[in-house]
Amino acid sequence: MAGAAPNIRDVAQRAGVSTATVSRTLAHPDKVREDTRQKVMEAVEALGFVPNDRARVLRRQSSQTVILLVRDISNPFYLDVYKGVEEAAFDAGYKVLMGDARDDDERISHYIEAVRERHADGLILMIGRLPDRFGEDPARLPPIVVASEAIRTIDVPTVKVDNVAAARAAVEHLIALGHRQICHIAGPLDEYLGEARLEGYRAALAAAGIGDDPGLVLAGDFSLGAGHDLVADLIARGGTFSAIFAASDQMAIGAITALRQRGLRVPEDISVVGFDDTLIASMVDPALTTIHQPRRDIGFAAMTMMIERLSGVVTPTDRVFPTELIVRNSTRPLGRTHPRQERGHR
Amino acid sequence: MAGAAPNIRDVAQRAGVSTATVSRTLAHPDKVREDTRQKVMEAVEALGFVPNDRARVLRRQSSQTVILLVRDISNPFYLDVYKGVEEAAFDAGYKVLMGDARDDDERISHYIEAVRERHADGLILMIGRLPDRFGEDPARLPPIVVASEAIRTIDVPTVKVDNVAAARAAVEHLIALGHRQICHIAGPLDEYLGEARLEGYRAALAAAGIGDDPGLVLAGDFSLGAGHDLVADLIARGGTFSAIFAASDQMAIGAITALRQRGLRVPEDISVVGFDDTLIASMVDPALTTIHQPRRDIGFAAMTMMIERLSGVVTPTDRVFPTELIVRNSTRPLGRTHPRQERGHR
DNA sequence: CTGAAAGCGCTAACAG
DNA sequence: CTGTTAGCGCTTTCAG
Repeated sequence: MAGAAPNIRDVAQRAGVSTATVSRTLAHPDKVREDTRQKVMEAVEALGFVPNDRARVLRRQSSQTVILLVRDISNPFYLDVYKGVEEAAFDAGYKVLMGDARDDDERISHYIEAVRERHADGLILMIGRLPDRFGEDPARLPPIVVASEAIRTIDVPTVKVDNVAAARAAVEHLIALGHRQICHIAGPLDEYLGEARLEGYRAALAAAGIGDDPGLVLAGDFSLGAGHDLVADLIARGGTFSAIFAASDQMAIGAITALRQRGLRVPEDISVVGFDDTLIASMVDPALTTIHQPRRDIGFAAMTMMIERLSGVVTPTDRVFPTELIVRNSTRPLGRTHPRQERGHR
Repeated sequence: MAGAAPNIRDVAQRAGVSTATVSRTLAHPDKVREDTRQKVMEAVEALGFVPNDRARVLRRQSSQTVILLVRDISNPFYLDVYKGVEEAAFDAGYKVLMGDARDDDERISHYIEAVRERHADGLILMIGRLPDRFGEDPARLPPIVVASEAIRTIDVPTVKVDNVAAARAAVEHLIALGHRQICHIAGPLDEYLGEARLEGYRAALAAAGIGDDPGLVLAGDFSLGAGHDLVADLIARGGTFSAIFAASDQMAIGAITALRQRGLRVPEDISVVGFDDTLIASMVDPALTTIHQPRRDIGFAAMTMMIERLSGVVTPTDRVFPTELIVRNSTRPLGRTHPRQERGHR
């Protein structure tokens, strides 16, 4: 069993130099003479020295770490955003930790507290609201950037897409196919994201002169289970519709499962449009018509903004990314039962 | 704009006590007189003091944090294990961070290094191998516990299920239904998990006197995409089989998608068995026959072992949890096309 | 019950 | 190019 872990003093002693020189050798190798560096590196090697990050972080007053707090870690959408965040972080020597909010105030508070306690330098939020007490005193909030969502109670830099326009494009696609009874599986309606996509849905209906049927708007939480349960309920209640626009691919896929379980075929009986264009959208059968969001770019931009914010030299400004309607096989003209040619599978 | 964050000295000054008393008040409120506590809490409140965790961690030589490193964060299996880990951690005042290995040596090394640098106190691994260089000198590894998997190159406490027996039970179920041409979508065959389940598959075939066809064993990585692509390939190559045993639910679901895209129905044409019994298994259509693993218990046990290991008083010993075959609607007697009564949906 | 004082291990001026 | 030195902010003996 080896003894206690060696510290920088042990290395300095063994190499016959000062601790400052050891520190310098490790952090700025070009600032020490070649033979000194060699002596130090030998001692480091021999002792198996690993610098203690705890001490470094305390001294530097920065952990070079950012927490990415997502709404629901089981939604693959966030994983792709995470990759973009990580990429930007790596380029700048930052680390990224991911947290799962699970739509739970306690968990959200926990992560905010962690940053206030300097566990990390900043927080990238992918959630739609903050526990009330954090709205009170903005000065007590740590550095925050919001990605993909928007939080109305605080004023922080945000990167997202034009959700209203995107939702509208999705519903216009269905209308162009002849659908008029269109169900919307929405996000939480007291949050920006749910509201914006609902607004786009309504705008498309209104422009086509279709009166909107409140019974066809169902609020979910973007999860697979919500999509499934809401549609199962709607069918049980006897709701009639020929198409569904879901505010996430996950809900769209859950909806398709529920439809199948009731003997309804997609797209022959019901057309379905999702949102996000996650990888799974092109892998399910039928491949999902959906709205593409540049997930990686959103993550990259959010982390870049965070770094700007932390460096203090720049006040980042909001960014809006474009979206694109991707038509695959889950939508079909009303009443038509012959398939279009397949495309879009991986 | 508030000034710099207040530290414990500011609080002490304002409350008219020493920093030791402030520290005590926050950590052991019962060890200070009532009125002193009140004065201190007032100052804390007024200043908005948040103790700096960086300093605390350095002083205590423990961050009360553990990293859970998983094979692939997009597999929901790990999320449920994570919940168990988190539960045990919370009870003991620990924090949990999740890392994604993505089957990449560099990423794995990165997380091991993070722990060696004392970013966290220990590492719970849910991966099947370590980069070679870590096998060399076990003394240089941080405290490790392995969950659900097993790593042959290092000797560390492990919690898992009897994978051989579980896989055997799955395949015996298919054999009992009359299937004899059974494809196995395995895990990586140079790792314990892939190997153990393959062994169970072979044992079941051998016991039934079925010669095994190497062309029907396909090695994947437990992911949705692997299940899809391997089965698509197999069909393209003209492989014949009436059933599939996949080493994960994700691969089973990917396989079902591939089958459907080629016009094959599940379970009418092909029976499919998964492994894990993740939530999605009961939500897909058809609901998946699969092996249930007590995911939460595995996570809870792994974290409990880690805490024992870190406390130093106990050397934890390996644990093995039981599994259970859950029969749902994705398997059917060979040649039969009428459905059994549905069950197992959420 | 409370205060003084000694660090945890490292980095970054500042001198030399 | 290298060493000396002064902390980062907190916790915890040890006295009182």
